[in-house]
Amino acid sequence: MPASAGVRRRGAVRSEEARMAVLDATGRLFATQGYDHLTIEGIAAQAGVSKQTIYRWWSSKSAVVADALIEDKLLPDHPVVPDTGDIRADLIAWMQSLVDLVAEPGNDGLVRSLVAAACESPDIGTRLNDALGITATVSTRIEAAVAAGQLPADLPVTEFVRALVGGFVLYSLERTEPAPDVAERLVRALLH
Amino acid sequence: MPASAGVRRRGAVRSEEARMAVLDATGRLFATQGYDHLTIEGIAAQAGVSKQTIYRWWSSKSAVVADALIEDKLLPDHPVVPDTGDIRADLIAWMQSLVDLVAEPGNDGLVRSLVAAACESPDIGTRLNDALGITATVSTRIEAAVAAGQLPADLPVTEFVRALVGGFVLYSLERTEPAPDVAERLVRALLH
Amino acid sequence: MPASAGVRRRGAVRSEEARMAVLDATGRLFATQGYDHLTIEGIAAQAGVSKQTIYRWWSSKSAVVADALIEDKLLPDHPVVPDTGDIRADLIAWMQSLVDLVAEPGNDGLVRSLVAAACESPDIGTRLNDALGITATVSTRIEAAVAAGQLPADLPVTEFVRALVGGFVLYSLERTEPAPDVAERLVRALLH
Amino acid sequence: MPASAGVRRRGAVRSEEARMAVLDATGRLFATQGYDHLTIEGIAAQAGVSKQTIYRWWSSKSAVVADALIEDKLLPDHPVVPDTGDIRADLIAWMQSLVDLVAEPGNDGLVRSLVAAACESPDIGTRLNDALGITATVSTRIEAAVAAGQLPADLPVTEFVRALVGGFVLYSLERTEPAPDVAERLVRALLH
DNA sequence: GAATAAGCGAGACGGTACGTCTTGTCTTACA
DNA sequence: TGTAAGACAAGACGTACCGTCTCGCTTATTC
Repeated sequence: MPASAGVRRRGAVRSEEARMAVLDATGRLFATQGYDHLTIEGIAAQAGVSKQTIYRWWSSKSAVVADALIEDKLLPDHPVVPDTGDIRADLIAWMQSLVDLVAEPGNDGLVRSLVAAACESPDIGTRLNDALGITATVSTRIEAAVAAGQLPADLPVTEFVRALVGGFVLYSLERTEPAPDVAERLVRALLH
Repeated sequence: MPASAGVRRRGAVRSEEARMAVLDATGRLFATQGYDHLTIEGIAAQAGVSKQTIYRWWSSKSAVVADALIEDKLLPDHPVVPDTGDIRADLIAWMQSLVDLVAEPGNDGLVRSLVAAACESPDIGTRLNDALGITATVSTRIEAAVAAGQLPADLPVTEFVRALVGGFVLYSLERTEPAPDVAERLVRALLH
Repeated sequence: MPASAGVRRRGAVRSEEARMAVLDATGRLFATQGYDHLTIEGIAAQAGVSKQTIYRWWSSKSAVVADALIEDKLLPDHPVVPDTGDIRADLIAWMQSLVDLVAEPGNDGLVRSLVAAACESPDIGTRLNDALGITATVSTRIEAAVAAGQLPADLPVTEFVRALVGGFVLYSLERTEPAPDVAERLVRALLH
Repeated sequence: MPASAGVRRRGAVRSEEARMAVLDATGRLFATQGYDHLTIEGIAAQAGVSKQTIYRWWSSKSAVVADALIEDKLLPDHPVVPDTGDIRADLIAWMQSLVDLVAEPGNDGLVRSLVAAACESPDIGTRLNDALGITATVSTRIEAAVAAGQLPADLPVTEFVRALVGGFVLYSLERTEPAPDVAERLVRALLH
């Protein structure tokens, strides 16, 4: 009975169950196969959902992935920037945890897949930022450091974060053997 | 007598003509359609070559692209870092020309495609660096600046370059409206 | 309520239109190109149907041909055995019309193609018999002759028909210049 | 020294070794894979011969097969028609040995393959007759029976043999379970 | 002996078709 | 109206052979 609030159009309503099944399946397949071996058919099968249901609600593979990202289905718990007052130490710690994250066996290719997804859709890029808490968390921490006089007042924060994250991304794409001090060096490249 | 070293095995020899036709076609299609709409069949047709000839010599789409990259078929003439003695001005000028490059109508999506390709194959990532002359040219310029005392002696050059280029890459992936001073801001984020 | 027996599973139903288009196209191409130059891709193109639709319903080229045979798409109207009471005259007349049939310009190679198809698939052989009405029509006529005392009571009818048709098949495969009295001679070889 | 007969042109001479290797390989592959899975490349590889050598001397797969047939590479020792004076018994014995031949495990599909080959090339049909000794042996035996008054004087021998062999061929194509008395019945269908 | 012609192995080449996979749209039956 | 099931046209995948062609070597004949 559509008793309350407004007109509630006729017919069945979107199945939340189906929606979650799709996003869960996407997360599972993304982790095991990577972005480019992900297929709509595969997601539908894995989710026990019809393809049409996916196409009805999402416009493309990348849209599904973007949604899965928002709902935190794609990433393990992501690191947050600590705040000890020492901006350099904090950034190094954070960067180190990122480096450790992708160094874990299962997470190999995770960044690569996320970047590949971001290449396909600007939306994913944006949401990736949000999901990683980069814009929110990191920027905030940087701005605090600026306010504390640890960094110059006219530092272009957006670009600073981009350089930091971009450096990490390029490092990930290279798939070299993990350098032990890469986190420290990367931060030092920006804070010299 | 086969001129130089070695026995020059029997049988017809690889057709340089076919090889170049493939790489040229790859360059042409990459520019117009981007990496992910590139197909082996399309390349073969465009090159007037049989699919088998491609599969005989390359193992995958990304291998073809990597080769095309080496042979300079994918990129328009890429900017070099000027050397006026002023490292900050030089980097800004170089970064600005990169920004201008991707701002041109035809080059929309070029970086996106290259990054997508790099996500698929570590080889492409490596060769991308080489092709862009990044490692060579930029690093050299940075090292000169370090030697000249304009930059700290212990600057981690590799990471510095990665941050610079990574920042540019992330900017490109965001497809925001081109900010006029993004080049200057990005360099300033690193040189403050 | 699904009218008759059983549950009529969910999902779209097989397109009769596509099915007929495939069989029609098969008939057309079989006539013009013969069995061995027949290709699944050719059929699909000619029928305006995707290859997958063919592979969904038929397991091989010969399966399609067998089906086309049942649906009478491969053969022009085939002769029937007359019944004048004179078994010898009737068989000669029938055999003569078979000989005339393959002597027509367009039908050159028709028998060859059918036999080639039968070599590939036992199914086609069986259905070929059915389609030609050989088992049905000829056997019936022979049995009538046996009943009328024109042929011995213990005549092995199946083998008699096989010998008759087999003789015709071998004659067709030889592609010699058409002998004018071959029909009469063949029947006389069996009824002496 | 090209002493005798004519001008013996310059250059190397055809390698008998290669020729035999090809025909042997053809026989081996024909037996294991059947006519339609036989490939020129397969023969070349199996024979340790280059494709060009095959194409230099034979015009097609069927030409190779026809040659192999002549050189007795395709068939095991084939039965001959006995001559006991009783034409009916002799034909039954011969037909029975044919039936037994194709009933052997390895020879399954042998007739099918030969017939398929004959469909492709009239040449093969002719040579098949020769190789089987059908025209020679069987016809001779039939003619002897005619001369002995066991068969009518005006019997069309060619057609009689065709009917006999054709009946056997159709029986083989049907791949039914082997009927024990099929040889006897087939002969009886012709000699009633 | 050279020079000249084949023959031969190896194998690259432009093609055609194979049978499979996925895309995005559609139809059907049920809820 | 939403949904699972699933058929459909389209088209790329990577493989297998086709028949032709170049190679570098060997073998035989002729000058």
